[in-house]
Amino acid sequence: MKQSQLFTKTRKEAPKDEVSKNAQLLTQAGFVVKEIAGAYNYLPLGLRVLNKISNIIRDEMNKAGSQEIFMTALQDKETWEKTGRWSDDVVDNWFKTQLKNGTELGLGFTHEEVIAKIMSNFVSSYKDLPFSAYQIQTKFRNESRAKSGLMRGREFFMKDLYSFCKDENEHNDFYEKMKDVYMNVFNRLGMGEKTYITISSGGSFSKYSYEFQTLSEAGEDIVYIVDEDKKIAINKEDFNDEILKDFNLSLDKNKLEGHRSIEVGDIYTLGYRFSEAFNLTFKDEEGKEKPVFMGSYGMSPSRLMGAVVELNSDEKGIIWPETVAPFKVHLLSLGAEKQAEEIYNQLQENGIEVLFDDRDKKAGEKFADSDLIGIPYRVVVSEKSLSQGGVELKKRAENDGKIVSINDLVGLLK
RNA sequence: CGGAGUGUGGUGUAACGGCUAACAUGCCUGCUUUGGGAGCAGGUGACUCCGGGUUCGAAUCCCGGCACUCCGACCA
Repeated sequence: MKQSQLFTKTRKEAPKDEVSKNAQLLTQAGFVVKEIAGAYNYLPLGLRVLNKISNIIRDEMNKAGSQEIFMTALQDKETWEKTGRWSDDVVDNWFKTQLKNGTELGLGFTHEEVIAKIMSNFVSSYKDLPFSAYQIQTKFRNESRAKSGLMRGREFFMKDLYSFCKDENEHNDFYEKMKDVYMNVFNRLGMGEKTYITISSGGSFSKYSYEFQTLSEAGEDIVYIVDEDKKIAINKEDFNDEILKDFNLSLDKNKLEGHRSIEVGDIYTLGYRFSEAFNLTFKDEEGKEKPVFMGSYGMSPSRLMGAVVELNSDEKGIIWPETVAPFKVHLLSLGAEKQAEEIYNQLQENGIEVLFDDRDKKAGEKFADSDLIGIPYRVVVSEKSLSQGGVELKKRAENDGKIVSINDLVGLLK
């Protein structure tokens, strides 16, 4: 894409109404613009990143054999009354609205009820199990306090996956497998090293669940690292004698150091609660009717986008990992329009995603914008570089570039 | 939901209760310039968040809203 065609512009200064690093940088560089507290508009660069993150998640879920669906945001009150979760006393972060005739509706904050109801149409035999389905969709939660830029919103993007098994054993196999699937995603996002599978209390569904916590000062949680090699931690909130006993851990709380962390995913064992409420049952080998054993698995692409920025920046701007960068290459033309245009075409023809800064701007401004936007590779074409034998190739994460010949460029970037 | 802070051109800031609300940046014109937001000249752009009140006079003080940010509570 040619930058002269990109309608967004960078700002010289960070917005005054944001403090979190992710919101500041993403706004300053023109990736997002805030609509209300906790809800952001995604602009061309921002949407490209969000889609890349979503696609990595999608790819890993598909590889795990899950099937993608897309459920409604509008929710039927009757459905949620079956599990008692329509009540504001039980779930206090509903956004509710109504039809013109007065019928109450909710905006979905999760989809256990909906998917259990859907699946009851299709599951009837043990032969139908196990399987899982997921969606990537906008969720609405009436948070009493939105904060931390993209990381805790009222309207946000969520991947939610639901598993359906014959019994607890079969579920446990899938549940364990999902831990690896989740870690694959975090590895591909470049945050695997800092991400820990974190034991936490299970919410209202089961005794324990797992969160995935990524170490960062920008996080809301505090975790204790239990096993560095296996990437196991315990959430400080849930640290107690019972949990130590149940997980067979001998730890001295006084010797543990707390680390701030961002919750980047969570997986729950749901059991029979939803299948029973929606009559989601199957006939086993002996013809006996049994409820399906369910699990749910959450992960938010928009929060991950914020987390990636929190983890990857310097004083000049964002430093995107290659896997999620809006473009792979930022091509800057400094008074060498013709040659730059040729290189641009050549890169495009080779399927390399390139943002071409063809604007009539000073070198300093182009460099500053390039650093702020944070595309992994910068290619500068100028009289100077051409006289030295080619173009300058520099990684955003590194200080020094090198001159490479135009003929070698595609090979180096492919 | 409790507490605190902030609200002024597009953006970032300034202005004792008192002149036509200032400066920088952006944007537009022209010239100049082309490896780190360069320079010169001219121009554009604000019911000072909203509604009341005090006052001869309010961006400024008072009251009530609203919005945003932060701390805390909450977070299937």
